[in-house]
Amino acid sequence: MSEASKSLNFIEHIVEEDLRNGFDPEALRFRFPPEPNGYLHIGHASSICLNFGLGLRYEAPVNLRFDDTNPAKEETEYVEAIKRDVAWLGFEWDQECYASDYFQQLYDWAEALIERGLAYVDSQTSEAMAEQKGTPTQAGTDSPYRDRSVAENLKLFREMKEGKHAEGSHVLRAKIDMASPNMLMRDPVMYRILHKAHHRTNTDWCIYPMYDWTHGESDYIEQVSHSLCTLEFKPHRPLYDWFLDQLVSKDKLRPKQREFARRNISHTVVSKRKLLQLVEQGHVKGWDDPRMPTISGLRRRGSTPAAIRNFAETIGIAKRDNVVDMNLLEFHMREDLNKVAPRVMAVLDPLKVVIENYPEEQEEWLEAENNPEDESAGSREIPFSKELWIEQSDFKEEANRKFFRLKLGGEVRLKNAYIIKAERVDKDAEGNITTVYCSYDPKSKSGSGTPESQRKVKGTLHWVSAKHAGEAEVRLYDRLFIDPTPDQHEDKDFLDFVNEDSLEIVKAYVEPGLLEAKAGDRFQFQRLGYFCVDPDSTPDQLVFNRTVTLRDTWAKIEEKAK
RNA sequence: UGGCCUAUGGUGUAAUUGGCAACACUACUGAUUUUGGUUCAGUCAUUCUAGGUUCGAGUCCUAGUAGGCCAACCA
Repeated sequence: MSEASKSLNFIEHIVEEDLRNGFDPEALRFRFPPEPNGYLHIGHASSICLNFGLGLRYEAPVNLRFDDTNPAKEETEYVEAIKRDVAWLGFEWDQECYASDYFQQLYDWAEALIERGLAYVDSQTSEAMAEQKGTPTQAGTDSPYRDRSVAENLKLFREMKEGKHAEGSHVLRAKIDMASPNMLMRDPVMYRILHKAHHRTNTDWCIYPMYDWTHGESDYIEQVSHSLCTLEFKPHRPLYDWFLDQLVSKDKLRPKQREFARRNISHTVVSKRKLLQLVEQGHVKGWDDPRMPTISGLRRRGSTPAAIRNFAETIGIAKRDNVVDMNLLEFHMREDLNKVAPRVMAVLDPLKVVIENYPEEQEEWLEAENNPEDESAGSREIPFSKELWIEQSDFKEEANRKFFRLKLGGEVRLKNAYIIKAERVDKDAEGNITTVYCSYDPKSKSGSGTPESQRKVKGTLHWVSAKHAGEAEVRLYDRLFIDPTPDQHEDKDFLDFVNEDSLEIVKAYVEPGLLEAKAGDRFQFQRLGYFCVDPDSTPDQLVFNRTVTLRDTWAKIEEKAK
């Protein structure tokens, strides 16, 4: 396997070391633990690929576990979206788990902690507790309720569970150390009262466990061997371990938490909270808007699962702050699409071409290769006639030698068709060119084998026969933010950097065969980029999303000339 | 005298655990090309700083410097 030559990331090194120290490979188990309070984004893709990648590498099961302990934010819609996205990325989970399935077990363990004097009910306001918590540089002070009797704690906790108390009136806290230098160890809250319906347990519970009290215990229940999370949970690790210390039995596997740096991507944000803002404030049309860095947005945009997996694989996993260049994601989209996307011709910014010496009523069907990267993709036939569309940017009346496209008196090859020469133009009252009149060389037909067809002409243009063209709406997307790190400015809000021109809609002419394309189909519009049929398409209006442009060396040359 | 974490090209990761700083992206050269695409070849580094140990340090030691995280009844 090529796997063998690949270098390991630091998480894999940890697993390898555990194995060397006698850890049973059969006991390896991982999990991906999203909270169903939003859609998965490209940052999550790294975590998904890490965990499921580990599962594949070590032939270990990977659970999909919903961390659903906060009914105020979580919804079934998000659960469904998350499952769809993980499956689309190409991963299979072992068990579908929910932290809410463990509510009873967690409750029983909580009572046991109370009985052992390790947890107590605090009846202060959250403000008072925050006050006593101290600051990172200052120790906290004990709550006046810290030494309640076990009996009283038990009675109150049971009443909380039974719904006899108002939200905010009591919490259950672990009794650890109010003077700990680690703020999280200063008697953290384990349960709060919430009279809210949960997406799965409905109104069965009036108290809900907090993350710290739920996560490690869920790992333990599922016997997850390596619980991987992002770096901001590093200070939680002592608490993760403290809770486990209280209940792990010797004959069972004890999970361990390890942390890696979250991935930041340039020119976007990867935070569910911020993405929610973009959706709610209407900067985009929804979680799956093709401009969103969500998995569903990328899918709708036309990315392939392999592109995202390869991207995650390339950037790897480490522990330092990072901003990955969006270029790299685009590279992987192009790389995969180049192999799989059929080539077609479409004109997005049309200019009429009339071939004067081509017979008025004649039409020909010319053979065109579907994918030069994949011989098995075969070929198709496309219509040619006297009147064609080409791109405005492919014609200039005058230009220097570096301009390989069509100019007056100059020749170009029409892709899969003939060599033409521009003779004269028509202009409107404002001086805009409306039509280019050309002549063609009938012996220069592509693939005909004639000496004329083998002439080297520097430029090759894509085109569409005007008479046969289909019409389509094409949505051209640009980056959502004009700044590489929109959410890393102390003095400005990330919304200040939203690119107001991130969507341009044009009417395009496409080769007729495209009219049969279906939502999700991906193509390369030759010389332009990769495009994907949007689900907004109707039988009489095809809609394409531009996934990513082709690399454009000419655009760079033009840019530099300015 | 709060605690914890991290520093390797413009970007992201490697470096057989002390032995020629490697891979990918970007950018730039050039070749090929019926996509200015693809492909191919090439160019781009005081490993945060200063000392130290060593035949030899990105890696070990000491002291700094810079950045990040932690004071939700969020996860």
